[in-house]
Amino acid sequence: MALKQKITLKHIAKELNVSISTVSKALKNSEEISRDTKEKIQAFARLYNYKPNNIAISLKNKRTKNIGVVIPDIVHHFFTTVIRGIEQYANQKEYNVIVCLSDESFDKEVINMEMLANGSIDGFIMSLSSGTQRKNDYEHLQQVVEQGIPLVLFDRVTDQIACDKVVIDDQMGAYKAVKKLLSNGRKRVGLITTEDYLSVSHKRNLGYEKALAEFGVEYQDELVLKLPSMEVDEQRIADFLKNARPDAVLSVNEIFGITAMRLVREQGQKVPADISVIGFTDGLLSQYANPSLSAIRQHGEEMGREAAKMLIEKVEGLTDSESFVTKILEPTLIERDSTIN
Amino acid sequence: MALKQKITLKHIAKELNVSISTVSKALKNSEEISRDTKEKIQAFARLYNYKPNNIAISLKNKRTKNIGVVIPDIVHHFFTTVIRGIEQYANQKEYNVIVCLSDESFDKEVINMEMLANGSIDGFIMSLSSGTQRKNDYEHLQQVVEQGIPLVLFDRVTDQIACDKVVIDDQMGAYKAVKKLLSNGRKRVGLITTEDYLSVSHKRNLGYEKALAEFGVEYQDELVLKLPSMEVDEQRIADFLKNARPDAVLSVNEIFGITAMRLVREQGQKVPADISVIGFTDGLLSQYANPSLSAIRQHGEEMGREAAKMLIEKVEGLTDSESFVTKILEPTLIERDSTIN
DNA sequence: CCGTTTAACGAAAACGGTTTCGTGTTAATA
DNA sequence: TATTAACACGAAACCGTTTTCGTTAAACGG
Repeated sequence: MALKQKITLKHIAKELNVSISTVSKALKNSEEISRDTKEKIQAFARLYNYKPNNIAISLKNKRTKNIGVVIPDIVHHFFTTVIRGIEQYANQKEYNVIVCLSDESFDKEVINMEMLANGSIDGFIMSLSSGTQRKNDYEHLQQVVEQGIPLVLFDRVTDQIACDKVVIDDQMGAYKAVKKLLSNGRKRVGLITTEDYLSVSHKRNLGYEKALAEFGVEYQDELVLKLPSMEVDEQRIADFLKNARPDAVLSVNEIFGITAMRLVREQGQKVPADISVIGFTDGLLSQYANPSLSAIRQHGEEMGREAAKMLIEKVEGLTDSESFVTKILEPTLIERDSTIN
Repeated sequence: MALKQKITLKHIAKELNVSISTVSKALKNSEEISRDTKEKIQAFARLYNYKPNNIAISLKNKRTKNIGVVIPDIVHHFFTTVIRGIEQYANQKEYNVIVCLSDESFDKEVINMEMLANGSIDGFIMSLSSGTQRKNDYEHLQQVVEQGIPLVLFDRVTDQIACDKVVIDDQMGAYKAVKKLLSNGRKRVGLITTEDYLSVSHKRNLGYEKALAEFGVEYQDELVLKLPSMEVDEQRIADFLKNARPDAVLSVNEIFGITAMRLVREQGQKVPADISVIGFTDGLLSQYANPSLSAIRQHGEEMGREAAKMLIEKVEGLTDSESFVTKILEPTLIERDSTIN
């Protein structure tokens, strides 16, 4: 099979007996070059399907038109919707998206960022791994920022780094959910969450407390289950339901919520009659569960688009590189069967 | 804030009064350079945290250590597991993954590939968009292959292009499922699928027919619902269930299966008592559905790892660039509540 | 003491573009 | 007719590496 070698400016120049500079200019329609020459060169280039080499352009211009996205996991509906949002905006601005997975590990996050930071990308969009949040070490982010590489954090952020951020108001999300449950007449609203080192969990826990306070309901330790990680621990959830006897549950993610619904049934109770459930995230599971799960929608796609927009504006210098904003998206409560009274 | 400019060979050379070549060699521990000089240069480089510029290396070496992944959609459990598999293998081989979404559109697929093919990547891993399969036009793939860029197709493939491929045995998957249903004593096994232009649907339909034939059951048109796309058309599924009266259903994807289960219940019947259901893909939905959905597992991660392995071996010239293999993974039937007799 | 080897390093080309700054030719101007 | 401006193009630097091929000076052998 004959390989069609990619054609370069040099080839065109030699073939048409002009200089490389002339070819380059002609293909950019420069005024410097005569009509005749331009037409000749452009025709030739079209014929041989000339396309400039991205790498060469990147090296010269010191910009790659790539953006690096570092996320903890990709098999997670929320993150994939964010990626889709990023892709949408980036694509339309002719940027490519390099996705790296930290796998919730601090070390992998660091390695990935270092690889990408050496010229491969123009900027980062990322969400912190739980390992990083637990370790509370943001040196690698600081380094990137100091090198002048734009960085946008989303969802799992830290205020130890000065950069653009986009998050949903997690506290408000939890607040809305719990308020709803209490308004529906529920008395013992439980919370299934993770320990506070995850920034989002912490804020959601606060929202839970705030709603309780507002309704004059006392905070009870036994009604709050803090799991050590995102792993589903069925036993602990089952015990929690049995011992705390909540009549409503807010779960910090979809899977905890779905699992709780199933365990409730297995314990002989009904959702929503005996126990209402609301879950964070609103992915496919909530939508297709039976009964369908009311959820706090996090607007992942919008978050992704917004992050990409902020990043690209910084990259292209359209926005002051010294001032940072945090965009806060408002979560939406989607009511489904699990909270119908 | 003082920007820590990235340091280059040139900087080091000037600072230490040696030539750029010497620095380059010293950092690679070349025998050509004296112990003293090497130590001095290496120490300096370490001190200033020198990291070579990826772009420059790419230009020089004509390899980017990037692989391009083009898939129809990312908010789809199967594809995300494949990406994870690709990432796993690629990462360990120090490759980065550039993800592009074709959004099931032929045009976007072409544009994305053209962008990446101009030097940004060393090879492609992709799954065809439905638009492409419908149009049956693979010129863009052919071009890539002719340029000598390695290509690995997975899941949605075509035999019009000579390249490495990795798929599951879709026909066998459907066959296994239907055989299971028939063995369980089901008499009227229905099939909810899409039209044949999708390569995988076509093969699954064949497996369905094969199992029927083997059990001496006559193929009945009314028991097969072919939807025009992956869109969930509740009305048509409901009508199908009502009119065809199947006592078992195989669905070509998870969502169709989950939806069917719900509609069955809404029509006053029970799963699995009245109707058994098996769905392709085995994502979160199958696992967490109620009742849980028996499923044909497609081993996405393994598929991704395998694809990445094949690609990287081609890229690195470890494998003959003229001969291609198609790796066929065997699907697994996961039995859950929806088929318990 | 002279020719040759060897060690240690530098110059320069190359990768594929962009861009600045000439320069030679022609045509318009004084 | 001499001067100059406009036009059309080319040479060369540059982006940051890698790598080949000198080159120099010291060490060596005879």
